[in-house]
Amino acid sequence: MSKLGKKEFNREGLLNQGVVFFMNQGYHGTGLQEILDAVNVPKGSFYNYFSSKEEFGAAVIQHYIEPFISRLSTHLQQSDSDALGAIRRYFAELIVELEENKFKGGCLLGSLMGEIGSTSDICQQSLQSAIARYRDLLQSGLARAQQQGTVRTDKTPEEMADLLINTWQGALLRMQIEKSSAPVKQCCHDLLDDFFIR
Amino acid sequence: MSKLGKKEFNREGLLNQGVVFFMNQGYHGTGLQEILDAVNVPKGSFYNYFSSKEEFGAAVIQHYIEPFISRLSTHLQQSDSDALGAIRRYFAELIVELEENKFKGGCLLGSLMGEIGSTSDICQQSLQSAIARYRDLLQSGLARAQQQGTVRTDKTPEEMADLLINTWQGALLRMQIEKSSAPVKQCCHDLLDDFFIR
DNA sequence: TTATAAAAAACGACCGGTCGTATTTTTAAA
DNA sequence: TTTAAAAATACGACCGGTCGTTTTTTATAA
Repeated sequence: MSKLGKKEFNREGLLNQGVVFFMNQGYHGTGLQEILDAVNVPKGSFYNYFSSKEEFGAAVIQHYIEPFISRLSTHLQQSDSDALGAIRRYFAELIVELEENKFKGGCLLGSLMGEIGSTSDICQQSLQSAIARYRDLLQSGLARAQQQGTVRTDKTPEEMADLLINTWQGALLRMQIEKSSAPVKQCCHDLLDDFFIR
Repeated sequence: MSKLGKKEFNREGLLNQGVVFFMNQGYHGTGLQEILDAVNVPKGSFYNYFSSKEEFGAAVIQHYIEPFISRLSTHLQQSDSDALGAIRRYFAELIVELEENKFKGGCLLGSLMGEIGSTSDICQQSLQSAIARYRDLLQSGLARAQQQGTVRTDKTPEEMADLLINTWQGALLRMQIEKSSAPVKQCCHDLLDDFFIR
C-alpha cells in the first residue's frame, strides 16, 4: 500500500474507532491508548494525524454524522413523491439497527453534547455544524412533505425538524437506560404519525 | 456543630458539589479531588461517606432530582384546579433559571445518561429510578389535567409524560450547544400549547 | 547527505483507591 | 457515674497506573 494511502487508512481507522469508543465510554472515559491499540497505531504517531485529542473529537463528530446524512438523503431521493414516507422509513431503519445493537450506544451527538458541549469550544462548534447539517436536510424533507400535502402547514419545516431531532435525541437517551426501543418508537409515532399530520 | 451534624453537613456538601462538577465537566471529566477541595474534605475521608466514585455518582443523581420533584409537586398542589397550568408554570420557571445560568448546564440526568448510562450498572439504576419518579409525578399531573378537560384524552398520561420528558431532555442538550433558550421554549410550546391540547 | 515522517521513550500531572495512624464516639463493664 | 474496651471516623501520605502531550531517536525518501 502506498505511503499516503496508508496514512489515510490509519486516519480513517482512528476516526472509526473514535466513534465506537466515544459512544460506548464517552469522551473523557476513553483514553487515546485504547483507540490507538484498536487500530495498531503507535502512541507517538497519533499527533501526526491529529493535533490534539480535542481536535480529534471534533473530527470524530463530523465523521460520525456523515453516514446519517447520506442515508437520509438517499431515502429522500428514492421516494421523492412521498417525503414523509421517506422520513418514516429512514427512522424505522435506524430503530431496527438500534434493536440489533441491543441499545448499547445511542447517538454520539447526544452523548457528547451533554458531556463536553459546554466545555470544549472546538467540539461545541463541530456539534453545532453537524446538527445544523442534519437539521437542514430534515427540514427540506419536511418542506416537500408539506407541498405534497402530507404534513401540516401551520408549523414551519424548521420548527418541526428541530422538534423531531430534539425528541429523537431525548428518546435515544431514554432507550439506553431503559434498554427498550419503546421510547424511540413512540417518538416516531407521536410526531410522524400524529403531531406533524393534519 | 455536633459531630453527627458535621458528617451530614459534609455529605450534603459533597453531593451538592458533585452535582455542580458533574453537570459542568461530566462524570469522567471530574476528579474526586476537585469535589473534595470544594468542600474541604480530605481525600481519605471520602470513603467514609461513599464506598466508591460510582456509588457517589448514583447518590448524586438521586440528590439532583429531589428539588425538581418537590418543585413540580408544589406547583401541582398550589393550583390543583388547573394541572396543565401548573405544569406550564413549572417549566416556565425552569426556563427562566436556565437563562439566568446562561445555558451552562442542562440536565444532569441527560448528560449522565449519555456518558455512563450504558457502562455503570449502579448509575444506570439510579438514573432509571430518578426518571421514573419524575415521570410518575408528571403523569399524575397530566391525568388530572385530562379530568379537568384541558388535555386530550386519546393519549395516555404516561405516553405524554414520557414524550414531554424526552423532548425536554433533547431540547436541553440543544440549548447547551446553541446557547439559546429557543429549543426549550419551543419544546414547551409545541407540546403543552399544542400537541397535548384538544 | 539532507529533509521528512514515523515511532519509541519519556514527561509531569493526575486518576481512583488504600494505607496506617490519630482522634473521636459509642458501648459495656465496673 | 466512672472507666476501659471497642468501634467508627478523620486524615494525609502514598500506591500503581493512566492521562494527554512533548522530546528524542530511528527509519525512509529525495
